[in-house]
Amino acid sequence: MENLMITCISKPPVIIPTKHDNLSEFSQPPTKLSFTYTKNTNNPKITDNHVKYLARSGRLAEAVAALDSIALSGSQVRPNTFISLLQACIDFGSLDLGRKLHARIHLVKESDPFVETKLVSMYAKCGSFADARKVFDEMSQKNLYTWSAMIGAYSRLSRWKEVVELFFLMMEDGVLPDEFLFPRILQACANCGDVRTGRLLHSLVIRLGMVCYTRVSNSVLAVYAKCGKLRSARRFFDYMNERDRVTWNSMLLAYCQKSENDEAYKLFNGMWGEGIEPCIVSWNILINSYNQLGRCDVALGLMKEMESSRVSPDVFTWTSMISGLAQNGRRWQALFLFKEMLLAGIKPNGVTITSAVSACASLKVLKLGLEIHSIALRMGITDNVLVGNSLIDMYAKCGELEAARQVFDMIEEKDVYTWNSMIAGYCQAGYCGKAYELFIKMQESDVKPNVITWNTMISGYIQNGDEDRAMDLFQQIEQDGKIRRNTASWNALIAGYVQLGAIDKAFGVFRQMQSCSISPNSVTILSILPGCANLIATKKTLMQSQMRKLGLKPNRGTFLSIILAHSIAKMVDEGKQIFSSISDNYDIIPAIEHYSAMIDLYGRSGRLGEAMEFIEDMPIEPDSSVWTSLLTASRIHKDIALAVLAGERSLDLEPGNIVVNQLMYQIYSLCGKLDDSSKVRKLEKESTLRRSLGHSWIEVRNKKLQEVLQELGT
DNA sequence: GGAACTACGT
Repeated sequence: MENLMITCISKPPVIIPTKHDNLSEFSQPPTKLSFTYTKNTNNPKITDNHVKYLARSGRLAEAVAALDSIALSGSQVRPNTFISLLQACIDFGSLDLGRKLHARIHLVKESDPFVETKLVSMYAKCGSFADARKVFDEMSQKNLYTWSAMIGAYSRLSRWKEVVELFFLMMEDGVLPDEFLFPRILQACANCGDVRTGRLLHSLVIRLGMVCYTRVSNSVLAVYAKCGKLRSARRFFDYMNERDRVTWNSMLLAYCQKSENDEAYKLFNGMWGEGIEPCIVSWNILINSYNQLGRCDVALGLMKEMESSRVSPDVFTWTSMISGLAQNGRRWQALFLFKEMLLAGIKPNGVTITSAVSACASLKVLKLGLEIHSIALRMGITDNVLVGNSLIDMYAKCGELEAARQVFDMIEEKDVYTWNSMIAGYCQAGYCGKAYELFIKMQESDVKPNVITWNTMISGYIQNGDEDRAMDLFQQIEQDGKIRRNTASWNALIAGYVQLGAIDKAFGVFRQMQSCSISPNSVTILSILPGCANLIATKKTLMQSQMRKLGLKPNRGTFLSIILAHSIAKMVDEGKQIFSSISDNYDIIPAIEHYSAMIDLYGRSGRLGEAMEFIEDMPIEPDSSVWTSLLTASRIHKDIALAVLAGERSLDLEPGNIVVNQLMYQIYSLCGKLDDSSKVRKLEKESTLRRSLGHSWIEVRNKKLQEVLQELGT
């Protein structure tokens, strides 16, 4: 028996990029306004106008000083002056001076609702939301503008539910929205899926005669469109007597939301006839919709078509395409597109970075992940929690828990994703204790665990062999009545037991679940399938009868699981048959995962020759998962393993991929090729240490990128 | 006013 001891490469800890890396290559950050205080002795008579002049010029400190001398001279400061000063604080983003002004406004006996409203805006726009709310709550008299300022602040933070709540409070207060506030509230309804309030607003809009404002009508339409109320949307669309391109775009979205792409496309083509030319947003809605249906090639075609009609793809187009490809298993293509986007001179934003980083996370390519992190920092895309969350996930999935933790600690306003990503990271690495520690901390924080947090902990414990704790948590979920177990909670237990080889227990949970009248979903079936690998007949019955009964359509994941089940059962020929039936019968194009599962299938049965032939015939470029499967299978066949490694493709493919590197290292060590194994080790070290763009993965392939990045960075 | 998005389970 061969000694298959797993040897890990000892590598230096990853140092995550910082904002200050390579800063000298770029232009300096914008200089902060410097406040110089000069006593104005020459002009003892300072007027309100003088204060306003100073405020408009950004000389805020001087303006406040001037204000004080007016007060000292015994004159009244006009409310307008305060308003101008507060506006200046907003324009120059100076919270400090805003606070100083607040203190002075307090001294004035009669409060002025206009000044107080401006104060609310100032705090909200300068980033002190708590103060804004405090001033707002303490105001005795609120007018439409006050409510608008507060609602505006909540919408900027995407706190839609609170916007809706404020709307109801406002109505109680006897204030009605105007044509500017209606769209904001309607937008909030659309974004939190509150159709009920949407309909209420709809009737209010009609009663108040606001339908004549296209802006307002468009927002009503958008509520129906976004919430998937196609019929209501169409009815309202037909009722509107003035339609602009925003109207048409919302209608386009309404169809796309219900996956009625053909209808959407018809509408799109019909726009010209109505004298409306589709704009970039129209294309983006369509492109995104095809991406969400997994028809990325149609989306790519539309993007080409767009370019040939002299409309340049914008950041939305690129982002939609990148995330579409990534979510449909074409992650490398997504990353190449990300590079192309940079080369096209389009600056990514937080959403783009999030999508790209998450593709790196799934591929476990630390090197690229680091690089994109560094690009984001250079471009100043750091304020987005989403970016941070995806980075935590990426570092954790690449096994760099320390780096993940560093990002975690740096995020000031952690949301539920932040906590869940870090907890999942610890769980997946087997550090359930650390995960539990965070789980407790999270309960003490402002962000409370949700059902996903609980599910993560449950699957963490059970996957690491601690059935009892997993069960305890499973029982505890519904204890305080706030969180309900969902199908995934049951799936976590089932998948865990299957992985522990406790098939009976898995089936026990499966049956218990049904007796609690929880319907299994495709993931449930998917999780239980590998457990049935040795009982292929059972598996088939399960798959066919259960899925049909539940009205579930087999998808990519189902087939992946079936192939893997055959692989475990070493049923190569039947697995081959199933693989070729995927595209014939179900209109599903096999993704890279299916190909690597096939390699697994051949590999486990020792049919490595066929595996290699299969790779040769692949219509898509094999990626690290394919090589990993092949290398894993060939560890017991030294000669084949070495042959694979000698092939130029595998070595050069993804220099940053840890899994491939570790396997290479293992194989070389096992074969006694110590020179080669140390070479791999050295490469790995270098790849983690080199993270400046000068040696980057992207850059090596295109020198031009450096220049583009410089332009975008400024 | 209209468009892109991260965490559990494969």
